Amino acid sequence: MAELSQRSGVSIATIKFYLREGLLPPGTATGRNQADYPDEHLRRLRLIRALIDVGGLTVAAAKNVLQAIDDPAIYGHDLLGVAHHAIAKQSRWDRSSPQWIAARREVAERITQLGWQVHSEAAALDQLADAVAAMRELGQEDLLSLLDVYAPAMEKLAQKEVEAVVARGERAAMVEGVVTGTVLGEAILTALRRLAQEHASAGQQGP
Amino acid sequence: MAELSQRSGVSIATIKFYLREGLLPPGTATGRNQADYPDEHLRRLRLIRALIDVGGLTVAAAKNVLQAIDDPAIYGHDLLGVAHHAIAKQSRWDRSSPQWIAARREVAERITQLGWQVHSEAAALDQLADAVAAMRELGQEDLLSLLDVYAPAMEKLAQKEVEAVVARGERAAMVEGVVTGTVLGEAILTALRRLAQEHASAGQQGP
DNA sequence: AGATACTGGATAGTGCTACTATCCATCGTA
DNA sequence: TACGATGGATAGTAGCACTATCCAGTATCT
Repeated sequence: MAELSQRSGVSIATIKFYLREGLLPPGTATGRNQADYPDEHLRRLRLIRALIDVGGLTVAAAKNVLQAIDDPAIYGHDLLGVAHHAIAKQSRWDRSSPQWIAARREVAERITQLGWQVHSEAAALDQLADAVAAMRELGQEDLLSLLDVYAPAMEKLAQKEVEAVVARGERAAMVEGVVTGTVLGEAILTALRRLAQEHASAGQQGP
Repeated sequence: MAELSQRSGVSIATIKFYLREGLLPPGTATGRNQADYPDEHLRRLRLIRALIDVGGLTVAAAKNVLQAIDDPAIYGHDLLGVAHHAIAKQSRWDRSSPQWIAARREVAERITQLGWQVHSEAAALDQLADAVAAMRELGQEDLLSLLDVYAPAMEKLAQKEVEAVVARGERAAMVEGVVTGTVLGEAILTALRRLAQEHASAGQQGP
């Protein structure tokens, strides 16, 4: 365990915590108080840290994602759903308020118009409604016209992502690709967006 | 204050908390223990909730953003920088590790190749390096080729966003546009991405 | 004018999350 | 056989975002 801690940079106490929480499977015991932690554990530990630190997941959310990874019955498309479900943080919007319901209906309609096939109860639809309703409430409706720019861009991008993951062929690699692509990809995308905004803003207004 | 609470759906105790923390300016006192909270306070309160609930900011980060909004010396491009800085959560990467430094150098190079003019110490560059280093460490290097798809998409998108905000003309409206566009726009974008992924995944693998 | 409810401000407490520290009976090694 | 290290259990901590209570001072109803 000391070696695992050394190699991963995660403290022994924290490793014990992850073992307790079920994020990390127990090592193969070689005695009453001795255990081996092969390379797979190091790999898993790094994934945990990436999900939590870079992806911003909570420990509980990370656990859900990891359970989906470990469940051999969950394949490609379903795994994506599980990953999305696991990383969806529930908002505190009053989802019975007329504003929210209107926003929710509107986004469902837009998605249908785009021809996107999504589960009608996808968590992302609710999240989108949250954000749209918030924009409305803040009097920023004009910015919502950007949805027409966002949507096709995301469509193209998602297509490439799915292609890249599916190209891997075998389940284990695909599963990891879905998870890292979803969670870390989000981090990459938002960072790139901010950089692009800075660039665009500099172009508009000078240094 | 009771009325403000009623209209915003935020409890009185929480409003008091925001007043204490300096997120919400004090109302105009009409007596030793009476104060008026005009519509502007309601507006501000809604912005606070949107930043925290939808944008996922911490109270401290929201405070920084609001301070930037209130500072009349901060204009367009600078405001964007402040907003980006305020919403950047610091990661726990060891930024002296060779992997991270390599990733950081690599992303700086890529951005330069794209011709993007960004401040060389932009927080987003570090965040991008975090995510890239994590991808590498997890053996998902092949997914990094998607950067070539992400970057031009974000460039186009950011251009439209900046245009939309600059088109507003007056400072107050631009400032709010920058903040909501940056924070809520991110929420919208990630929700759309997830929906697009689901669609693309369904197309690849059937329902 | 008096009873009652409510106000804004100060202070202290709560629940949750993500660890961190301590204890202890083994166990491997010198 | 001495000794530090190990894995497991239990308890404690720090930070965050509220939440509850207390208080003197209005406002309002009767």
